[in-house]
Amino acid sequence: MHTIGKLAQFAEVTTDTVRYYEKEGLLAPARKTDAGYRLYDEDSVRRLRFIRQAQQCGFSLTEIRELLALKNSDAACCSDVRGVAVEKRLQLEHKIRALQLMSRALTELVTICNDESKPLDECPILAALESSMAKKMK
Amino acid sequence: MHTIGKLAQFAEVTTDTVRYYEKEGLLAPARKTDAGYRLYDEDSVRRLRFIRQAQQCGFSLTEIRELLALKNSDAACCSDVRGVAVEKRLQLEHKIRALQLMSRALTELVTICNDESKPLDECPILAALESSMAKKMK
DNA sequence: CTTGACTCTGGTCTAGACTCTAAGGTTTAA
DNA sequence: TTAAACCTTAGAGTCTAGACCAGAGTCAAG
Repeated sequence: MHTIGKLAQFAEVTTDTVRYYEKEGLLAPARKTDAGYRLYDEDSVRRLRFIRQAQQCGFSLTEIRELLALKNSDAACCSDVRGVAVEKRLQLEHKIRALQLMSRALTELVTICNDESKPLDECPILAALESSMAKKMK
Repeated sequence: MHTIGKLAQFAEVTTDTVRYYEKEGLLAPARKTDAGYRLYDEDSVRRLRFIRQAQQCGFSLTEIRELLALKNSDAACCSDVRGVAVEKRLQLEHKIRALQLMSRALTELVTICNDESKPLDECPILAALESSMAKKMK
């Protein structure tokens, strides 16, 4: 059994974060000592690892709570989980495309700037950001 | 000279947004009427357009404030602006790669799940999220 | 002169994921 | 025994980029 500090250290989070997850209904201690100290078992460790890794995969805490609920439900089956993953992947792809558009807009701005230490009133980047050019890039 | 409503309409933002930008030190009205109404000139219009388009390029309002400061500084030159743009592009590319890793992790998870309506205790996605596998994908 | 559209200030509220503070109780090692 | 290091709770604060609201003042049209 681990105290909250040990658990937090394992998972490289703060104790505040662990308590926050508990408040959010994501992670409960296995039990408490008489003094009220939280004690966690290996299941808790796995669960916390699950939460962090799902976050790494782009899931919000709300979505993770849903995944965890799915996990505990008898009715749900593997393909339900698969559906959630597929949906999340679509969202990620969408976001990636948006960021790529931004990045390309910046590339274009940087390209038209020929870096000759011009004074700022001739800076083509600032000019482009002021004109309606960026609208086209959307 | 335009009232705040006209300016907001031009830029397709709300008047609240314009006042918010003012509070944040990004956009001040050219002057005010005796009644305290904000009046904006063409410079304001350009500046607001600048702000919105920089946002489209992924700059935060804080970064935009810095860009605007650069713009008003005598010492800065065009290549300074270029540097900021290049830096921002790097950040965007970094974020894109992170999201792509997440997306690929999910793809992999979905692929190993063969969708045969297995019970959840055999779901490979949940298993993978619990193990340290996702760490490798980072 | 009134009605409706507009604007003002100052304030609160939102989401998401923490982060910190205060004031105290517990455990452990020297 | 005492000091450090840990833990507890409850609650407030942080950040971003605004949205929304109330109550009051202003302006233009009819």
